[in-house]
Amino acid sequence: MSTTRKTHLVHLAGELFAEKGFRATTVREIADAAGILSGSLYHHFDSKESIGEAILSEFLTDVLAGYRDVDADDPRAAIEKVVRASTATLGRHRAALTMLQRDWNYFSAQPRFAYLREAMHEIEQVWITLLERGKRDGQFRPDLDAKLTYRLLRDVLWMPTSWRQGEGGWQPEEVVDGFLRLLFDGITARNGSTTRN
Amino acid sequence: MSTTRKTHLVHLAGELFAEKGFRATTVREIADAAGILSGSLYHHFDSKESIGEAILSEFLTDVLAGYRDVDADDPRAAIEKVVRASTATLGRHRAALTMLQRDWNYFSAQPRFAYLREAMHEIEQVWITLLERGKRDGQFRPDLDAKLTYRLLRDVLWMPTSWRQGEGGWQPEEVVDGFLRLLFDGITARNGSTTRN
DNA sequence: GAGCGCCGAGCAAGCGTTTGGGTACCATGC
DNA sequence: GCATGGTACCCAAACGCTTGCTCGGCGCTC
Repeated sequence: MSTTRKTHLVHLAGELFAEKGFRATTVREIADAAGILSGSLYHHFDSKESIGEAILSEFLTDVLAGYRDVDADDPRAAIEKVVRASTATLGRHRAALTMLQRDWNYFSAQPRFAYLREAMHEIEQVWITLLERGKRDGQFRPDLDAKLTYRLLRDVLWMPTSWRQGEGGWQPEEVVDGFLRLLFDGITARNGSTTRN
Repeated sequence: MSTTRKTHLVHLAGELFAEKGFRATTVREIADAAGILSGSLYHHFDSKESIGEAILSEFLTDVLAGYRDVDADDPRAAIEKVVRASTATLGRHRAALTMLQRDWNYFSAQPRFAYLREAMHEIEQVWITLLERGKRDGQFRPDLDAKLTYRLLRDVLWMPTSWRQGEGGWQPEEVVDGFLRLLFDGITARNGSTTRN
């Protein structure tokens, strides 16, 4: 393990957060996973929240970085790319996802995590811009409520990450494919061939 | 107030559960909302969990009752009906929804809430049956993964309920309509008119 | 000997819950 | 009219436990 001890501890804590959420996980459980006593954690972190912050901030910068190099000129391709980039990113950040879902109220209420709200807003803007542009280009239905659609999409997109790994035996790619087909074409059968590809 | 005091307390607790989740809500907060001391709650309930159980069981019987009178012969109409029935039901059970989302691990781990797993499984069967039948009838795409689709749909369907009321200024009907359009037709624009209706 | 990593023990606060008692109300029987 | 008992509801205080966190000290390595 070439990484520093602190990084390792964050990783261990992340696995617990990913399954139980932030608040539901105790510092003693984290310490147990590391094979040390709970008090010894405070040699590395000044609080439990800093562990959470380390996980959340890394996730946010990562997902925003993945958004930066999408080609906004083709909204449909961009959406697909963003979706696929997201799932790839989200797989590496299951802890952050679970925390944002289960403990959002807890974090967003604290001034310390103000950057959290800002980053989430930035993410929302990327999606809405793409959806709106797709509407203008005629690629997407003109009556689409961009913000509403984003909220629905985001939550679906994030949801499978929180499903226990291997629960349904789905690979991440299967979920993305199923999701994208649902997103672009719905569940209704086409009267000829499929629209996609 | 014709209803009994106990019912009123469950309702008050439910409002707190709907916003903070079950575990994150303390019995003292519930008591404060009722204007009494925390210990006085135990004159009506033998534990905090029985309050949660009262909310959850009522929800489950309610949603399952809404499923019973759908016409399974027309899967597409049935799905739409189930979706609309769900949103109507879910609006009246925001507390149960939040609890199932945020505290599912907590409840499902306890043998006391075994009926919870069973009821959820029953709900899943209704959906899967409809989706599979729609596939056979040619109404839905034949390559649809019924179980995966159900999981995605359920989570989307439940999600808006947990959005703080009036957050985006959406009425429940707007959310359902947006959801149904997304579900049947996707976001892609049709080359003629819309498929729906 | 300096610094990193951890132990051992404990603290204050918060949690769900228990206990014993008190108050108001209402019906009953004399 | 008035004591009697029962019921519904709540208070005040505490209990045992868990929580996040503190702090002095010990061992190890470079």
